[in-house]
Amino acid sequence: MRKIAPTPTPGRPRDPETGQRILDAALRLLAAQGYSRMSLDAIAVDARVSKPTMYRRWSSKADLATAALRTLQLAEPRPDSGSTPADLIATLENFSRSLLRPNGMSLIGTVLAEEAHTPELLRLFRERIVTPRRAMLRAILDRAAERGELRAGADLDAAVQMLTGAFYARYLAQSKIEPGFARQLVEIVWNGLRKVKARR
Amino acid sequence: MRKIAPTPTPGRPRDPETGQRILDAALRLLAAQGYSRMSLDAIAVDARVSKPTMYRRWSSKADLATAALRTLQLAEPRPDSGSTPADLIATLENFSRSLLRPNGMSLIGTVLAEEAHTPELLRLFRERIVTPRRAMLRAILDRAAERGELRAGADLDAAVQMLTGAFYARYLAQSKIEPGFARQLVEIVWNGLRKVKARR
DNA sequence: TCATAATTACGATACTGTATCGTATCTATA
DNA sequence: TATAGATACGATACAGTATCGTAATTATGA
Repeated sequence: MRKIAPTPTPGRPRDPETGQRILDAALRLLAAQGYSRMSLDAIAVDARVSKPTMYRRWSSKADLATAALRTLQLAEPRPDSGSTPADLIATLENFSRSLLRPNGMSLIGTVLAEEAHTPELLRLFRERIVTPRRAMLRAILDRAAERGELRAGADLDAAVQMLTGAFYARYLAQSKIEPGFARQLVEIVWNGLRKVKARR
Repeated sequence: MRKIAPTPTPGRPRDPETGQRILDAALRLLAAQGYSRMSLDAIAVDARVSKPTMYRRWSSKADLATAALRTLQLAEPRPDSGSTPADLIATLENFSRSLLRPNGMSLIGTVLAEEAHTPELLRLFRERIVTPRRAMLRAILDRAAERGELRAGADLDAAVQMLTGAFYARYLAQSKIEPGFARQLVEIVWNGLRKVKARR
């Protein structure tokens, strides 16, 4: 039985590697220079393509930037050791490392700065990074709740926001995050959340 | 004794109102558009001056932007009611309000995004806003420690970072901050920090 | 004392050189 | 043949500068 090939489009086919190179370059320069300062000329040079090559795939600068952000993925392990504090600490340490990568924080800065002008950037960053990370931390706390480890009345979402937000606040204060910071955070939050047995 | 006046300079004196109008306009546009997109033409129009007028006072765009940030001041009350949770909540609610002002978060975004290119913006924002706010919250916790309200071993700076950082994380997640958020945060952190009496 | 010269500030306008987005036109490729 | 890819280009924006006429002040000389 003859294999039926898809109907070929006449003309030269697009090179998918070229497209990927452009997206990689765009994401890199978006983080390094911010949206407004990032230029299509610079992306073209970095990806070793011409500008019309990019315009054949994306209709505008904003279109390309949003496509680049769409390639973002939270690729961090999900600890599930049975110990809530240990899982929180491990997850937060992964987060800390990604924030301290070159331009880790400036990507966040640029999506916030562009909220009024190019809102889809912040929307995509939320969808691809912020929401999945919250879900990871929330899952750890939900498991703790199922195990009966948590006292009643605490807002788990507020706890998650504090755990992640503390890194932003620390960076904003000092542009660095010391080792052991995650442990300090979890120590306080865990004390604030867990069901109390008789302490001695 | 005759008062010795400074030697007057011949020529038309500079109008301090003009200078102030320029700084106000610069700060407004910096927050609204970000550093890179903010233009000197737009500031001149907003402040109803000419560009040479601005260049007579500041040598460059970066010079003007840093001068504008230097005018920032944390002008929030410092609660000292004797109740640590109440003081924390009141302080954080002021913080929340300022973050939710138009462009409150985008100013933070732009100083972060510009860290590599115009680092003095982040440095000044830290000096004028971030550090004073941390000090306010830290003072509340230090008073609690003096009153003997805190358990041993908790890192108060980590607690402060969580309390402020949670607002950044919440904004990043949703571009809004609900009423009562501060209360939820303080409930957890206070439980995590305070000396335990017999709970019932 | 008064009028004028000298000086600086200011608005309005124009200019310079550079950067950037998006498009036109050409050659190369499948 | 039709599309991909490259170079060149047009239009516009922008930071910074130059110029002109007028405004506002001090200094100076009659």
